[in-house]
Amino acid sequence: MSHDLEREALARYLEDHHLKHTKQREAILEAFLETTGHVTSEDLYQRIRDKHPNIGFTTVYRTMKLLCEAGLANERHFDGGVTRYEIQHEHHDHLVCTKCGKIIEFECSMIESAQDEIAQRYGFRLLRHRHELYGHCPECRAKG
Amino acid sequence: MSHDLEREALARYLEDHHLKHTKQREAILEAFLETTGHVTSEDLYQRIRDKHPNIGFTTVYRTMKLLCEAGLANERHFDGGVTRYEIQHEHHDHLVCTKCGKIIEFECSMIESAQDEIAQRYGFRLLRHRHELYGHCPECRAKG
DNA sequence: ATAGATGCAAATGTTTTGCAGGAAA
DNA sequence: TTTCCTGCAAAACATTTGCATCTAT
Repeated sequence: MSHDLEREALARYLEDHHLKHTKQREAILEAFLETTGHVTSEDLYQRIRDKHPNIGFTTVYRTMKLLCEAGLANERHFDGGVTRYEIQHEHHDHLVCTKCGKIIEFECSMIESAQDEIAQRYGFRLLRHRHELYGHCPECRAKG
Repeated sequence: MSHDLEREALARYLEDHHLKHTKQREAILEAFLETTGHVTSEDLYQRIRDKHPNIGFTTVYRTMKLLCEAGLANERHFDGGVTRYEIQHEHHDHLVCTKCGKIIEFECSMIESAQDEIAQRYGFRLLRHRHELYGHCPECRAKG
């Protein structure tokens, strides 16, 4: 329960854009906020299905896009061709274990400033970036 | 013509792995080496189609994977859900214009060492990474 | 002779779209 | 009472697979 801030943010976004506040959107936001890490739309659809068997996967896909636009979620595309969503929080990048799939978030201001420097060197206006490190986590290394 | 080194590398790879040296593989390698930048399998298939109308797209897909394994090509997944291939050369990352699609390659040893440091901090053995900067290139900025 | 490659068609998996009916403003 | 949303089914899209046939070894 609670998540009042996020519900308000959604309500505000919907109102500002003359969109409608529906039970489905509310339920999907609620389910999404209960996740941790990086869920796929399919994951989320399965979870929602229990409480709300009549919400279709199309609505989940559409709503996740909406939550991104509203600034509540972030879309991520790691290796594997599936879109994943995470709850929006401060900027960070990812370290992904290619054996067990574990995802660790990190941030590094030195890399950030190096990126700005590179963009400037080529005259680009930097909008966003994607920085993912792939390897084996300590646990998987231990197992051989 | 020429590309003798690459043709030899392919021949060596095929022999070492008890695979067969076919006209199709030769033709696809040739067409691929004539590209610059970052081609999709579909692009390549269209190009090949002119000279060799009977090579199927399945073979192009399969052969590009083979060329990657042989170390002649590199697979890249930028935004947009399409796999692209580039001729393998020294390590680098990419700066992508989200307006015109232009792709610029860059390298930065400072970022590389920062990545190693981060992997070490989390006990990861780093295998590879993906680092892409998205923004607007000078030309597109000028156009408004 | 035989292991491997090809090309077509069909299957796959994820995401999007068309549309008729339904709910919020 | 109009505009927007939903859910289903079907389409789209890039890629992969099954399989009968063909080809390099």
